[in-house]
Amino acid sequence: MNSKPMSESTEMYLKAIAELDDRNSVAVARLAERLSVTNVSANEMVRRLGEQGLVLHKPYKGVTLTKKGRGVASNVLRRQRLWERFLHDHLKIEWAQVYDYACSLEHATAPEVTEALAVFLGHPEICPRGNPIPAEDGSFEPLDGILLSEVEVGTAVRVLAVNATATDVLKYLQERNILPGRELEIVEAAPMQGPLTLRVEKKEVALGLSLAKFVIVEPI
Amino acid sequence: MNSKPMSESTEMYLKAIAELDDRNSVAVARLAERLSVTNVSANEMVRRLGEQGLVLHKPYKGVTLTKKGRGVASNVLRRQRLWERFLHDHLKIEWAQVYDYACSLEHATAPEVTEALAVFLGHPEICPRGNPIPAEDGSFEPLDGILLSEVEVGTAVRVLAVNATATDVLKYLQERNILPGRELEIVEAAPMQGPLTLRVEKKEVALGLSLAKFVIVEPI
DNA sequence: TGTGATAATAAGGTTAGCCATAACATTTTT
DNA sequence: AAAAATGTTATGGCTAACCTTATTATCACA
Ligand SMILES: [Mn+2]
Ligand SMILES: [Mn+2]
Ligand SMILES: [Mn+2]
Ligand SMILES: [Mn+2]
Repeated sequence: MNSKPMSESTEMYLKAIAELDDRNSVAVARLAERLSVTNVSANEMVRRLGEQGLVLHKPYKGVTLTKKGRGVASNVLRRQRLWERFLHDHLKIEWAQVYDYACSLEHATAPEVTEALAVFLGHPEICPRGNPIPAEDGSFEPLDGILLSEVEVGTAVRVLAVNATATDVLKYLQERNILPGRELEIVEAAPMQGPLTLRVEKKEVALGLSLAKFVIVEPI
Repeated sequence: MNSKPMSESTEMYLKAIAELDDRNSVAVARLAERLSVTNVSANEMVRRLGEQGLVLHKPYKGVTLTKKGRGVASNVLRRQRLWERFLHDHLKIEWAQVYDYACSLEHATAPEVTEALAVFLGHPEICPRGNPIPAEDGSFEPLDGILLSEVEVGTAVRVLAVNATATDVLKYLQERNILPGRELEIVEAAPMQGPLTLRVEKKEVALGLSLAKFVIVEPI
């Protein structure tokens, strides 16, 4: 049917929408930000995607993926996260860099290669950053966790996933041991959008609130 | 120094030149043919590559890689052939399709990933098609074999490499067991550019002369 | 309810790689 | 040496994604 190959740009826009908010709508300006593109360019591209039936844009209300668009996005995420696993587990590439390298490979990966890779890896369910890997049909179980930025002081939590994508942010979190599987406790929350103080691996670290929004945790 | 990333198109032109004739020069029309592009387009691109110091174009005499251009081409070939190994040996993808899939991945592969892949694969020296994999510094030992199309009737030879890249050609050769490592004998050569008759694995097969030019062999 | 912030459009440009068609130059063949 | 084949260049066009600057529409809140 509709299986003409999508451009890298198209795939990245759709993936970005899915990553920013899978269920609700995403402001075009957020998309522009994430993709390092001007608002005007993002608007143009969103119009094109709309014409192809991949997104729905309600002006002033944001963009949403259509069924078709969500399908493509899931598939890109599948390729991306499978490659993340390969790069991390088999090529021993550093955790913080894996996203970036996988983000190039994802666009150069045919369906047959994707599925062969999944078999090779043993059908993993989550990527090194803790996010679920969509199945071939696009389905996946969303994480049920909360943002670290929303947790109350005194709570002990376990990190489920890190949703950042920029290498420098990932590196920053890695250096502070804020990684999937680690346990931590919120020691203090400074007022006025101030940083959190966390106890991680018996050390105290400060973490800005905007960074804490990248971290998904569950109470333990 | 000069390590701005090359476009996919640039990499493909340089690789095509290297594949068509590594040492001598290549007619721009052959390049156009290989890349499925018009002569005019290939000429334009060759001009651009010349301006960047990647090739030298002597009008009516063909294009040659400069030192810089050959460096890039070797590197693309390294990535390509390492991916071929991975796809074939680890993902179990069919021999005839591996070139094509690797040809997409090669452009999406950062140096660190390339080297990690080489380590993972155990620094292989040849790709599944029998061609040498250039080292990180671009060096490699050229095959010393002859074209199957040049072999005299009655000679027994071993296939060293298959230089085709199109999937349908590779599939055709694979079906006839003309694969690296196989031994075969030239039974007959029809006159007037006619087909060869070969004995392969105890069966006789006919092979057109133009296809025989893709096959590199050594006498045994 | 108005005003300032935010979002969208309009208009005009750029670049890389492609295309076709036509003119011109060189090489190869007869 | 002329004709045919092949290669090159000149022109003019196209598309996808980008850009800037200016204008207009809508939303949010004081
Ligand atoms: Mn990407
Ligand atoms: Mn390629
Ligand atoms: Mn315009
Ligand atoms: Mn032009």
